Parts: sequence; structure tokens; C-alpha cells
Amino acid sequence: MLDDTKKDNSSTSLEEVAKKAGVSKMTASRVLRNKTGVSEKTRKKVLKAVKEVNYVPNRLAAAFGTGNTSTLVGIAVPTLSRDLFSQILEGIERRLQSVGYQPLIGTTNYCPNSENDWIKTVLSWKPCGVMLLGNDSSTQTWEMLQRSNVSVVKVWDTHDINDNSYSVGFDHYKIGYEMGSYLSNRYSGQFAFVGSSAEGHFLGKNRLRGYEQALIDAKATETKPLATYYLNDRPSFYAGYYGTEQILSKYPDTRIIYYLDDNMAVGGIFYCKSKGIKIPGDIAIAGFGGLSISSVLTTPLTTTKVPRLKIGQMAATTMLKLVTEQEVAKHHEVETELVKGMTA
Amino acid sequence: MLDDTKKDNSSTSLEEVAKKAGVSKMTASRVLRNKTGVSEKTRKKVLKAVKEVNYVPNRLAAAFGTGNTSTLVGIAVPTLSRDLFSQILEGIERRLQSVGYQPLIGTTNYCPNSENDWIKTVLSWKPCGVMLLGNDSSTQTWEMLQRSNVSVVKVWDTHDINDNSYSVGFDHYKIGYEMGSYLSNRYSGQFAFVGSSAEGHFLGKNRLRGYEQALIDAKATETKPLATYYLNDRPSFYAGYYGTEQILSKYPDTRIIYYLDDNMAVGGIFYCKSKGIKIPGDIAIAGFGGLSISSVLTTPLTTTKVPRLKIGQMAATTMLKLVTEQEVAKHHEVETELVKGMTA
DNA sequence: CCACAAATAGTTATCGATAACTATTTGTGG
DNA sequence: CCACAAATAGTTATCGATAACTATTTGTGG
Repeated sequence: MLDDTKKDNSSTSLEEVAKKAGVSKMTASRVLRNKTGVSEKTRKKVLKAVKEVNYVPNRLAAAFGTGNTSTLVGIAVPTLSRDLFSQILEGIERRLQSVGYQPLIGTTNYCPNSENDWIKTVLSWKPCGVMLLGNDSSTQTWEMLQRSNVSVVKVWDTHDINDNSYSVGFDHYKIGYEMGSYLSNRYSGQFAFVGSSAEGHFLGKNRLRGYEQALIDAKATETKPLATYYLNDRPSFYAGYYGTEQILSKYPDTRIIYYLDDNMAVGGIFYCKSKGIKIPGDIAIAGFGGLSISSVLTTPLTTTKVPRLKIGQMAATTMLKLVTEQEVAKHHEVETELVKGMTA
Repeated sequence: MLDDTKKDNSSTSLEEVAKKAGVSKMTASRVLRNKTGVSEKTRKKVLKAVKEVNYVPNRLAAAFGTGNTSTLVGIAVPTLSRDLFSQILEGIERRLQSVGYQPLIGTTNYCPNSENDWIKTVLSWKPCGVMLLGNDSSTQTWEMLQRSNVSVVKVWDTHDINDNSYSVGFDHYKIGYEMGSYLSNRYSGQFAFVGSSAEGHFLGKNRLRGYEQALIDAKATETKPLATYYLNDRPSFYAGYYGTEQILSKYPDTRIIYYLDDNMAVGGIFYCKSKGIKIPGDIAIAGFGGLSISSVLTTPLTTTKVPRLKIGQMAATTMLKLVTEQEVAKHHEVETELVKGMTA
């Protein structure tokens, strides 16, 4: 086998394919992009040559050579390891991949500065679009995106979205208000919120605000103002466990607790169980998210179910339509569901 | 403000920076890459110009122009929404980002064909390296990677890694064996394994094999062979719940259950609780992973704790050393810990 | 103050694909 | 079988950065 024409070190280019097939680069290019104007005979020759030389297209060159926008979609997400976001990402990724786009994902750790840095990096890859998950973009970031001319889709909270950006998600204020109304309708006494903060930012601000407003409107916090406790840690089962311990030591007569998310609520449930506190007899508990743990709890969790995969898919669809210049609604709200469980 | 020199639609290039600063493109390029051979005076002029024209570097052009390898690192991962992987990804992402590399993440859904497709796409971006998470690469994928000449790091299971690839993780067979020994030492009766399969692939194969071998070596399965049940669904709390119901209906005298991961084990715990089955009195339960839920359980879970973030960081470090042609160990095993909880 | 080396700055060619244009081939009606 | 249109294929220029080379400037010892 003295096949020394195949030099494996330098990768193959369209030129080699063209040579092998006895056509011009342009014709080979047309075949590979399924363009019209190539005869069936030529097409076959080229495809055969592609296989023979093990051609690997060079997207760097392709993206660079054309209008200078790639099939990359930049994505900024607070963290990869939180169910709420990772399932949205999963939805985005699958949909983009299925039509030949690639997400370029970076984590921001809930920090506007990190997000800004990441977006700067993302833009240098000339993406066709950028998606922002979570809701802590700085105006600096926003201006940078404006200048760059890429499509931008905000994903997650649609509460204070202004009209010049596309968005997919739901109104967190409304969800908080809804839960506040539900809880204040059924319970009275000391209301509380257990959340968590990252890098000095309080997470779930809008839900808390909605919750609080509902309590005010229902006159549920007139004698005892809302108690809040923010753990300076990522939301997690343990954060909920510890946060519950903390709020109960500061506000021993706490009667109702709304948590940042289901995982924290489950942590709270376990804390109460370990201390013999009855749910909802002694303390009523509500979460947020509809995370998977709630499917196996012996007492179903009262929570707001959020279609995370769907949000991701919708977001990707919106982005794809923007990129291909199809018509698409500016704002898209998904439906959420207040699940009336047995914990509140 | 008749500043019509700034045309925002077409993005700025090094050329404009150079013009603004009154130097050549090459000099501007040198400044931006912190190369030597530029006077302090010139450097300042250029940096000023960079700000003035709002220069956004074009990494497509840069990567294309040079040796044709980018700062992208291709990553194949079965899914984004499983704690075991997402925290590894988090570790990888953070480390890569901190030194100017970008992960290009794609999900394979545990399917070798999807992985192959994804790697094909990844290679067209001329990445400097590729990381494979999980352990289901096809030989086809492997050959493609070999041809392409990129650095490859396998992450997760180091059990049957051959010597011509780099790897970071631990030996799943060993972990299974260890747990099997532990359990067979303490319990006797019907042993079981509850796992799950995706796309026809049984997950956690090597752990199961190690577990089974340990039981054989301990003569624990002589009278009652190991019972296994695979749910045809992603591993989850609910899969564990349902899987437990199934295995108990098929093998009512099951006495010890080893689960694919902690989440499934927790599902099992909840099932047992709901049926009044005592743990470990009636059934002993062991998981895998050391996932966060175990931190709040009222009865601590017996499991193997895996340093997921560390695996990610190690994997990234290995990749970075490979890429920068520094010396690095071919295989890196992280330490795991068998946590003796109260469920087994 | 000159000669020469070292430091600094500029020129040229190049990576691989594709858009826009031009050239050639094929096919069909009269 | 010719003229012309339609289909097919090829040529040329280009995207933006950088490596490798060349040119210029600066600085220093004698």
C-alpha cells in the first residue's frame, strides 16, 4: 500500500476535492451546499471525491469568506449546573443542532461583568445571534450587542423587557403575585421568603416583588411584615435546608415560606421533617420551577411548574426565524401552572 | 454631531484601527496580541484607536489566517441536564474561559451516531482539541479524530481506556466492585441493580459489571443470581421510583438494590417510604455520584462520592497542556469516596 | 559624529471558502 | 440543422488576520 498521496497531517480542502473530481472548486462548493445548477453526474463525481479524500469542511473559512456571520449562536447563562437553566439549554441546543447551528455557551456566574466579558468574546466569533439567559445584563452589554448588529433574544423573565428586544419566557413578577395570592388566601400569619444571592445579586427578585405585592394587596402583611432571608450561596437542596433553619431562628413564628426554587423548598421540607415540624400544619411551603424532585415527594410540593424544555425550544425557534429573516413575534410567553400540592 | 465616519453597519477591522492610530495593521495586530517589538508610545496610540473605533476582533479571520486552529474546544456530552455531567461541564467551561478558550458543546443523547455527527461538525470549526464525556464513542468517531490531528481527552470512565488516548476520570468498574464488596459484606439475599437505558444503550455498564463480579467473588449470588432492571428512560428521581416498583414486583424478595445514580436511589427511597418498606431493614439501598440531594436526606444515602467539578477542571487542564505542548500525564484518576450512609 | 547592532515598524503572501460575474455546454423550436 | 435560451461549469476578487520577511529608526561605543 504505497498510497503516499494521502498526507494526513495537513487537512484536506475543497481544492483537493475539486481536483480529484476533475471540476472547479466552485462546482464542488455548490454540490456541498446543495445549490442548484449542478448536473446529477457532476454531483456524484464530487460526492465520491469528498469521500475519497476524507474532506472536512472548514467553517472558519466559510464563515469568514461570506458575509462574516457564522452558524454560531452565542449563549450567556448564569450557570450550567442548575436544573432551571440546564433544561432550557438542552432545548436550545437540540433545536439549533438539528438545523445546523451551534450554540457557543458561556457561564456568567450571575455577574454582569462576566457576562459583558463573555459577550465580547462571543461577538469576536461573529455569531448570527446571541441569547441571554437569566436577567442581569448590564446596559453596557446591551449597547455592545446593539452596535454589533446580531439578533438578540432574551430568555427567562419577560417582566421588564422593553420593546426593542425579543424575548421568550414568562413574567416572574406575575408568578410571584399568583403564588402570593394563593398562599394569602389560604393562610395567615408570618409570611417569609427564603432565597439566595450570588455575587451580591439577589436571585428571583421579580418573583419576590410580585409575591410581596400580592401579600400587601391581600392585607396579609399588615401586622407582620414579610420576612426574607437570603443565603449567600447558590440555590441548592442544602441552601434551602440551611435557609429554613436561619429564617426560623430569626422569625420563630414563621408560618408560610415561599422559596426561590423547588430544590430549596425540598431542602426546607427535609429540615422541617428532621425537626418534627408539620407541613402544612405548622409551616406551609411553596416552591418554584416544577423540578423533577417534586415528582417523587410523598407529599406533593405546591409550586409553579415551568416548561423549561419548551422555553428553550421556543427561544431557539425565535432565534432561527430572526436569523433567516422570517416573521416572528417579538415576545413569547409560555404557560406556567400553579400546582396545588399538599405542602401549602 | 456630523460624525458620519463611523458607519455602524459594517464592523470595524484592524485596518481601521491602524489607520486611526497612523500605524500599519501589523503593528496594531502586535499590540493587540501583546507581542514584543512595539514601543510604549505606539502601543498607547493603538490602544486609544481601538477604543475610539470600538474594535471587535474577528476570531474567524484570526483562526483562519494562522495555523488554522482556533481557541475552540469541542465537547461531546450525553446530555446537559444530568447533574453528573453538568457539573463536570461547569468545571471545564470555567477553566477554559479563564484562559481564553471557548468550549463548543454538543449533546449526543448517549447515541454514538449523534456523537459522530457532532464531532464531524466540531472538526469543521478547526478546534484545538476535543473532549468526549461519557463513554460511548464509536471507532468511526475515533478514527475521524485521529485523522484530524486534534488533541483528544476522554472524560469520565477510565476503565477500558487504551494507551493512545488521554483520559481524566475514574474506573467505574472499580467503583462498582467496591460497592459490591461493601454490600455483600453486610447483607445477604437477593441483590439487584436498577438502571436505565437510553437509545438502546445501558448506562453505567462498567459499574454494573464490577458490582456483579464483586458479588460473584463474594459468593453472594450463588443461590439467587443478580436481578437487574433497566428503565427505558433517562435516569431521574421518577425513574428510580418506578424502577423500584418494577424490580420489586418481578423479584419480591429483593433485599439489596444498587442504583445507577443517587437521583434514582432517592426515587427508590421515596418509593419504599410510600409503601412502608424499611430502609435498610427490609431493603438496603446504595447510589452513585454523591449528588446534592443526598446532603439533606434524613437518612444519609450510601453512595460513592465523585468530585465532578474537579474532574472538569482536571480535564480542562489536561487539554490546555496538550494544546500548549506542555508535558502532561496520559491518564489522570481522581479520588472517589465510598460514603457509608444509613441506607445500606 | 560615524558605524553598526538592536529595536521598532512596514510589506507581502497566505489561509479556504463563496459571491458575483463570465464562459461553455446542452437542449429545443422552427 | 441552426439560433437562441436555459442549464451547467469556471474565473476572479474578496473577507481579516498574521507569519515571515524586509525596511527603517534608534541607540551606543569608540
